[in-house]
Amino acid sequence: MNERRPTIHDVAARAGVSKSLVSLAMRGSPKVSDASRAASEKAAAELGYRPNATARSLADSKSRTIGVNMAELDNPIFPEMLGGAHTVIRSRNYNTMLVSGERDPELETMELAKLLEFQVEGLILISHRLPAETVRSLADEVPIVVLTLKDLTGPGIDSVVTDDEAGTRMAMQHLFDLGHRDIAHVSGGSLEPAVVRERLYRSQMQAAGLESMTRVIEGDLTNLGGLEAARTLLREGEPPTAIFASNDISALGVMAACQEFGLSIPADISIIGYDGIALGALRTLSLTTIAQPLGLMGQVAAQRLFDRMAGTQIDDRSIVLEPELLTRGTTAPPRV
Amino acid sequence: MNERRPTIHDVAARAGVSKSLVSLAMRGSPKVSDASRAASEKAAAELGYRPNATARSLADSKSRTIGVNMAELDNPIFPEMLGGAHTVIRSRNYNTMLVSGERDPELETMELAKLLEFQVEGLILISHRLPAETVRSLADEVPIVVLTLKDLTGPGIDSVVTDDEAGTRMAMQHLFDLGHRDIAHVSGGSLEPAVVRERLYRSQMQAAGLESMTRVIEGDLTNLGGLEAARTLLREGEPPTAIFASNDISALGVMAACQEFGLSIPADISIIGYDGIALGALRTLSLTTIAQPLGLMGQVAAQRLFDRMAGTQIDDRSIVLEPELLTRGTTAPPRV
DNA sequence: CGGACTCCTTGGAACGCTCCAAAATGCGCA
DNA sequence: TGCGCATTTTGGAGCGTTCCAAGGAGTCCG
Repeated sequence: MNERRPTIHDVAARAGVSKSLVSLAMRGSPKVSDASRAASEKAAAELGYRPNATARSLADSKSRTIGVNMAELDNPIFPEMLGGAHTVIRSRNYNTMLVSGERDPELETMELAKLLEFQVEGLILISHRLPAETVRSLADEVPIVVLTLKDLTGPGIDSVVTDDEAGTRMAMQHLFDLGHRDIAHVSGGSLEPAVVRERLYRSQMQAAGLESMTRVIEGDLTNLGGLEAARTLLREGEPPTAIFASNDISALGVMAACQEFGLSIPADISIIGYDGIALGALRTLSLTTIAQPLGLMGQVAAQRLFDRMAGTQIDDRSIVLEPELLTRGTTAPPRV
Repeated sequence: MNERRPTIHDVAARAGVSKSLVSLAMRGSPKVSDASRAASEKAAAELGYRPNATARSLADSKSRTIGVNMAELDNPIFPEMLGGAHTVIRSRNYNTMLVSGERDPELETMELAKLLEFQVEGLILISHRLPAETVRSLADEVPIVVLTLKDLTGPGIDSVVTDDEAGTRMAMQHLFDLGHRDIAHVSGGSLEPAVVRERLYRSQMQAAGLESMTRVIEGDLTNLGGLEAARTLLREGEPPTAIFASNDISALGVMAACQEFGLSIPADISIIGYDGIALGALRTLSLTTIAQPLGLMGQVAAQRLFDRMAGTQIDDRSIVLEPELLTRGTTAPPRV
C-alpha cells in the first residue's frame, strides 16, 4: 500500500502548469494547447495520477452514479434485469451502486437513504416493498424508475412493466388452443403482477364458460411454494389437464410435484409459466412460458432514467413492453 | 424535484449551534450535550437534512465503499457469491459499488479504474480475466480479494477458493463407490478451477487403473457447451455409464443431451456436476453435485477484505473452503 | 505601433463535510 | 468569590476537484 496518492497539484507542479489547466486537460477540454496537454498527460502518467471522483462529485455536484435496489436475489429475473440496466448505465459512463432490500421495507428504506447520501443521480427499483408514501418522497429528491410495478405513479416516478393482462391472455389462449378446459392456476401472492395474472386467469376462464372449473391454489412465486401448491392440488383428486403458474420458478416446482405424482409432462399434464427466465430454456426443463423481455426491461428503465435526469419532457405514463409466448416442451394437447 | 438540499450549515443555523456541533451530533459523538443533540436532530428532521456522503468521504478520506467486479452475470454462482459478500458489506455499514467486466480484460481494467477513482477502500473480484500484472498494480493501491482463483498471490492480494482437488476426488469417489468405471469428463476450458478438475479427473482415473477409459470432451462451462460436448460424446458410440461435468450449468446441458439420445438419468447414465447452484436443487432437476459454499465464499471474502482494511496482520495464504458432495437424483449404480 | 481579438492560462473561491486547536461554559470546592 | 478542571462548543483550515472571472500572450489589421 502506498503512502499518499498524487493529486492534481502534484501533477500540475511536475508538468509546470496550473492545476486548473491540468483539470481541463484531464477532461479533454479543447481549450488546452497541445503542449500543455502533453505535459499534463506525461506528468499524470509518471505519477500514476488518478482523479479523485469524490472530490469531483463534490465540486461539480454530479456523482455520475445510479443507485439500484434489487429486492431479492433468489429469483433470477432480477439479476437479468440488473444486467440490462447495468449495460446502459456503463455505456453512459455512469456507475452502479447496488443495494438489496431483501424484501424488508425497513431495511430497504435505510439502504435507499444511504444511496441518496451518496448523491446518486437516479434510482432504479427492481421490484420493491416500500409504501407508496416513501417512494413519493424519495422521488422528490431524485428521479426514480420502478421495474415490474406500475401501481405507483406521480411526478418523478416512472415505471417499466410488461403487459401482464395480455401475457396472461396469451397463456390461457395457448392452453385453450391446445384443447385444455380443466386449467388450474398456482397464484403468486399479493404483489401486483401476480394479482393481475390471477385476475386475468379468472376472467379468461369465465369468458370461456369454464367458471366452474376455475381452481386457484395459493403459491408465493418460489420454487417450494409451487411444489407445495401443486402437491395440494394433486392430492385433492382428479388432476387438471393443465396448470398455469404465476411465474417460472414456481412452475418448476409444479413440474416437480407432477413428476412425484407420476404424471408425465406434457403427456398427462401441461404446464405453462411466466417470466421467461434463461433457465427455462435449458433443454432439460424446456418450460413453455410467457417471456418478459427481462434484459430489455432493465435497459429501458435505465434509458428512461437518463432521459429524466437530462430533464427531457416526457409524459408520465409507464412504459409497457410486450410479453411473448415461448412454446416449448411442457405444453401439449390434453390426453383424450 | 426540489431546489437545493439543506446542508449542515442550514441545520446549524436553524438549531442555533455551530456546524461542527451538528456534525458531531449526526455522528452520535458522546461529547455533545443532550440539549444540543436534540436541537440538531430536530432541525435536521425539520429540514429533511441528509448528510452528503461525498463531502464526508472527501473530508475524512474514507469512502465507506467496496468495489465488486462480477466477471459474468450468466452463471448463477456469481450472483450467489455476490449475495454473500453484499450481506457482510452492508452489515459493516459499507456500500457496494458493482461493475461487470463481461469477460473482457480491457473493459474490466477500465471499470476497475473507475472504482479506484471513486476511492473504494477495497476490491472484490468475483472471478476475473486480468493479467497478473494489472492485479498486482491495483493491489498496490487498495486491498484485493479474488474469488475462485488462487493462482495469484502477493502483497495485498488474498483469495478465497474451495479445494477443487478434494472436490473432484469426492465426485470421482462417489461414482466409483456406485460402481462406475466408464466415466467421461466434460471439461471447462482454461480457467484455473476447470483445469484443476480436469487434471484430478485424469489422475483419479489413472489411480483407479482406468486410464484406458479416460475420455475428456471439451466444454466451456456453459449450458450449450455441455450440451454440445455430450452430443459429441454420445454420437461417438458406446456411452459411458457416468459423466462428470466441470460445472453445474454445463451438467444441465449434458443431461439434456442424454435425454435427446433416449438415455434415462440415472438409470442408463449418471451425471454429476460441480458448484452447487441453487437451481440444481430444484426437484425437477435434482442434480447430484459437488457443492461449493457459494454464499459463504462471498462472506468470507468480504470479511477478509475488512480485516485487511483494518490492517490486521494476516498471513498471506489463500482461504480454502471445503466443498461438499450433494447426492441427489442424477447418480445411481450403473445398469448391470 | 496600438487596439481588438482570439487563445491559453491562472489563482482563488466554491462544494459540504471532518478535524483540530482553542475558547467558552459549568461545576465543585476552598 | 475565585480557581482549576472537565465538559461543550466553536471557527477555521483542510480534503481534491471544478468553476469562474480575470490576466497574459499572440495575432491580425489599420
